[in-house]
Amino acid sequence: MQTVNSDRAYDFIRRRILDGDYPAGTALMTEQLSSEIGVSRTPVRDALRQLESDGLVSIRPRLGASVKTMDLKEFREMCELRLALEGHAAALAALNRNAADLREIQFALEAMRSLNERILAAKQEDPWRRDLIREDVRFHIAIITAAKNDLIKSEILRLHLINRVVAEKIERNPDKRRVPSKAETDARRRVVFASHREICQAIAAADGPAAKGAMERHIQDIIDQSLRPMSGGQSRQPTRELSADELVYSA
Amino acid sequence: MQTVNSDRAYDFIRRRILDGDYPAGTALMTEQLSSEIGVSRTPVRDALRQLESDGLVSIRPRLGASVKTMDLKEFREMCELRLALEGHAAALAALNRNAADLREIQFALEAMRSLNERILAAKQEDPWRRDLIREDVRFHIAIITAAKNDLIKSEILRLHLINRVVAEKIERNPDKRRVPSKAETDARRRVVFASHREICQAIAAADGPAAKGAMERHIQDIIDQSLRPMSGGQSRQPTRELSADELVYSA
DNA sequence: AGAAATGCGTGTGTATACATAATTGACAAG
DNA sequence: CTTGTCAATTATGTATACACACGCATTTCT
Repeated sequence: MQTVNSDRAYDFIRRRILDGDYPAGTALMTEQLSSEIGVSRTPVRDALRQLESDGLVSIRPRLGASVKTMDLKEFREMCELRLALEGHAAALAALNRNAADLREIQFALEAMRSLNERILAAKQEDPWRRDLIREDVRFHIAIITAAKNDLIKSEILRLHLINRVVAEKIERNPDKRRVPSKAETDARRRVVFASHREICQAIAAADGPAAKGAMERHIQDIIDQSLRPMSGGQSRQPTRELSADELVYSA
Repeated sequence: MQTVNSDRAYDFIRRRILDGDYPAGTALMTEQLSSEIGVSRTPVRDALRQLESDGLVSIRPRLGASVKTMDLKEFREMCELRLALEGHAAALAALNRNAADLREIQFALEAMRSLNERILAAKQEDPWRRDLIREDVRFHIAIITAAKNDLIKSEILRLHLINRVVAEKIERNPDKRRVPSKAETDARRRVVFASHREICQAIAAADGPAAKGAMERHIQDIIDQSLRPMSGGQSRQPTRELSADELVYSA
């Protein structure tokens, strides 16, 4: 980000992407954007390159920029990376947290619990979805903040944003996801909350390995959930040894 | 990277940085670079932004670009990140490796062993330093390749490059590092090799946790070594709880 | 004489004009 | 009806010109 104009362009496009106004795959043309934002193409180009390094945009030479999309392989790899980072962050949080950090984590946990009860009493989950996501994010942010490593924190947040943009539109089979029933979402939230509580307790006990293990299971669970409706549903399938014949195709 | 001109600028500057021609902190002025490379300022700017996202260059608005430098805090955080990533990569390698991957890893280990013996017989380590680094890198690359996750692989390689550029010039106290004796470097290489062998064995046994643990200890050891001559030598000191008074300063 | 203010030079940020590569459409041939 | 080629359009990449901010040195005022 440079002076005010590159910033304006960057903020504008980024906001549009994160708000879903530009869904994954949308072509981002510099001319159109520059006239829409009210600056010239140069700062727009700068902004797009910045967004590319954020992982939200992909730029191919002579083909222009577009909102990032991923195939299943890329998505899995990103999830795996997130698993590694958040797991490690949880371990660090258990070691490096101070009292204030712990309070913040416990507060986020409690907020989720009470929200959970309110949703249980409601007829459907959907109206609360936004709050649910916000509280979940709050919990995760509290932990990676307690880890006291700004670099890891920013990397994780970056992955979260990419995930948010890209997750909707992973190349999937004949889109056969169905809307889950209230009972299913209730059960799902219970599982998530139990994971959060387990993580929180491990961090409170300053037990690094336990925190890491709990967080890794939690993230893996999230990954499984978001990958289930897609092609090749099962994840984390231990890759078996490739035979010589199969190796031919692996080039 | 865009078409040929941005590429030319990117490759040129990147090479100069990695070769040490532009040490950490060097100011990178667009005009000078553009005339030197033979393109205009625009692709140079693009290249610099790309390098910034690689973490090799930092750009401050109106102040221009310079080769990335780090203070001790930033460096520690990067090392911690590398620890998390390489540890996880080792675990993945233990699970996902195929026979060819394992051969490559064992080959790299063997190459290091024989190189080690040659150096033991030599009078000083220094002439072999470049080979030593190359073999070490080969070993690490073999592992992160076997992990079968291109995203994690590229992240780790990125960190390695940043480390290479930045490590020379971390803000250190009255530069009191001394040249280690031959006996010391011999002992050091023995330790490194033992770590590598342990990692290799764990991966051969398809033991993920063992591979991760061994790799984490190995990286931690490397970090300790590179941080020892610097200010606040000890790393990984479990942060104790901050008192209320101390918290005032933590803002 | 010391400190503050001001003018100048350098370099970045921005806009725009030009060249070139890619896409789209039509048209012709099989 | 399909396919392949060609041209026109469109958007990108690059170069360059202009404007402004920052640093520095000289000047000026107290």
